[in-house]
Amino acid sequence: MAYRIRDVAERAGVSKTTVSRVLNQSPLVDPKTRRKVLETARKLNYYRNANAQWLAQGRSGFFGLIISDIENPVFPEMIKSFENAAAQKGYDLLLCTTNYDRERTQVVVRKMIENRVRGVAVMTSGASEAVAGALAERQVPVVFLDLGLTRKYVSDIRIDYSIGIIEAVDHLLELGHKRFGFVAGSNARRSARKYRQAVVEAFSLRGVSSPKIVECDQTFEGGAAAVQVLLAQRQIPTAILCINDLTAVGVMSGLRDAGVRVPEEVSVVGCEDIYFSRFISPPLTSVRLDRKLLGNKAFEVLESMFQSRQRTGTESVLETRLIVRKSTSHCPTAAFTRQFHQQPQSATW
Amino acid sequence: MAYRIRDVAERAGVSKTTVSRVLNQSPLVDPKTRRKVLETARKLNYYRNANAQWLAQGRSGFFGLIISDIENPVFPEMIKSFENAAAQKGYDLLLCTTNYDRERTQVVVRKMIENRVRGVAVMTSGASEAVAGALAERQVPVVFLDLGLTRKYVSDIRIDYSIGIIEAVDHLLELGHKRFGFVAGSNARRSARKYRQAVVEAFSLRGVSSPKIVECDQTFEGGAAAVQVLLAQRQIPTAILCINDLTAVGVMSGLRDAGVRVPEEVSVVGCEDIYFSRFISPPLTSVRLDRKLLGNKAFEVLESMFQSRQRTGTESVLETRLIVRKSTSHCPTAAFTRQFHQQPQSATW
DNA sequence: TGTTGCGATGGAACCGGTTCCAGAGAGCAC
DNA sequence: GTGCTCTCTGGAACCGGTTCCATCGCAACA
Repeated sequence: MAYRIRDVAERAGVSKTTVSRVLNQSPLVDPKTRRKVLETARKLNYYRNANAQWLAQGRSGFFGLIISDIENPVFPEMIKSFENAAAQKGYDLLLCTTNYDRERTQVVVRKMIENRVRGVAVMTSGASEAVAGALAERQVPVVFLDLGLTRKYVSDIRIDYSIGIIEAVDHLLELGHKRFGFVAGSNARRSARKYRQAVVEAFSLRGVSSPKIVECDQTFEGGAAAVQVLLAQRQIPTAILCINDLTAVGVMSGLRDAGVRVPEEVSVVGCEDIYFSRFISPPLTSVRLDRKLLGNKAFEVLESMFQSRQRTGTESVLETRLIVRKSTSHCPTAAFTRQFHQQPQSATW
Repeated sequence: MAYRIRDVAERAGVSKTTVSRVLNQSPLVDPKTRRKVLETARKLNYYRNANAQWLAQGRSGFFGLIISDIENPVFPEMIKSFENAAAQKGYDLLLCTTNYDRERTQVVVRKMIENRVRGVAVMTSGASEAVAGALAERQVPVVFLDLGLTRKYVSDIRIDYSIGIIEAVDHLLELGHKRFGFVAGSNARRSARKYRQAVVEAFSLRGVSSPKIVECDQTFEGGAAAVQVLLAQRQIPTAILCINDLTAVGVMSGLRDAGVRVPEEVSVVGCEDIYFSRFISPPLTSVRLDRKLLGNKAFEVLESMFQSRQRTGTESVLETRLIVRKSTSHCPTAAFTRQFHQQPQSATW
């Protein structure tokens, strides 16, 4: 059997109280006593029982993080920075995934409450207000991504895509592009809707006519399929924005299969800037969402809510920036474009 | 304040004991009583306190998973399948990362013990026997990756690279290749050492002379640098095996920069088959390590150790398979090769 | 009628910590 | 020597569950 705090107390010749104080670094202990206790604990190879500790304290040392799918490459970085931020303050990470399943989401929220976490970051964009309600009702501070709502116990981190997108548009305009395409996500997704809106706004802000929009399911295959629609147009775009990097990679693959070179003939811009984007060929220009910052901020927001008396929620904004790599280049000359446009007739797609 | 089991008991007109029985699905309760209790619990919106439950039970509902770096793309899949396997049995995941830090590893192991986890999967290849000792000593079942050791409380999952590698060698031989390169990892890493050994054995098994081996740090940049060494040789290899996919991508990038086409001039084989490998151009042929299976198996091993009376460790083996994609192709004809070999003089690298 | 067996229930101890509050003892001023 | 303050310590209640064991009511049976 493992040693308990009482065992340490007995062998050190002090009370449980004193041992507890030593372990919690209370200043109310004589240095000599402290040394003795620590030595005894070390000698017995004592490990405290987290469950007992947290039961007594009324809450656990966990901060919860709920994500949808850990295989989505945007999450690992976020998890890492969230965990690091928590660890730095002596807290632990309780990670749960929903796998986009409604029922599983319920289970996971329940788990957070049962574990008496100090706060929860819900970083799936599909999270409903019901989740916010369930947690806030139990007085658990929560922070959401783009929920668009703030109240007691509920904070929100808004992602401002517009900056990065405007940078992207300006970048492409500078390169001389005039005809644009946008491979969008489904309007059913809140974040995809927001992104599309930001794209449209950016173009109108610069007085450029809106890009041709094609919707897709935000996967590699979706991107490859979407680009075929764009290629089938009379005037194909010379620059294509994409809802995310994976889609952009699909778009590039579709272009390659159609014999179109990136970036010589068509420029492609992704979004998210996932880790792999820099390694593909050509390295992808992308609207970067700094997940490291996001994870840090999520934790900070939670902790400050937890500390505050009022527990009032806050809204913060996370900006995006364009990362320029090699998938964007000068708009091809007219002659060059014309030459390409003679081909589609015979192409197999 | 949140309701306690006692509140439910009082309102349902029964004792704490009965409520506890109902919540734990004990058969010793009259169906009528059970209904009543469940209804009361629902009405009060009762959530049980996991810390109290686990304190009383002497252990938590967690299974621990220790990995080195969540940003390494081999881990997410593994985490997912481990978590799913655990969830299916009603257990939770306690995920900790070491970030390759020795000290952090200690902290994380301590955390596992303090949380009274039912078992721990240590899926970093850098894990020492000390870790095994610390956990086994506390009677916590542990499963390692390629530790090469098995004892009470300590199981091992051995990865058999040889099958996949032999398949790769056969595949390349069939394609007519005769000169091979191998971009290896550092011998300081256990898994890299094992992999190299398996490669050498595979070649000798097939009676082919050993590949030219170049060591690297297993990164993209490392792969790109390593391939330059191979290209500087008088006879450059027509097929290159790599310690992992990221390195292989670096190798392909290095080849591309040197004007060498993959797979027309040089074939490249990776290892791991990370998610992104299928999306790059050309899609990577790779020795697949099935992480989904690995995560499942790790959990299974832990659970069966936990159930067994003896707690004896077991050794299991996970096989690898070659996944053929587009980065491997027929060995270029002699003429073709010769032509290429006239160039290096003028190349800038 | 008395005894036995069984299903359902509850009282109370227990899990291993934290923390309130009281108190011992030292040091100091008077 | 007394009284006061201050530092350090410990007893005991408490956190919210689980579980051992006793008990009770009732039916079956001798």
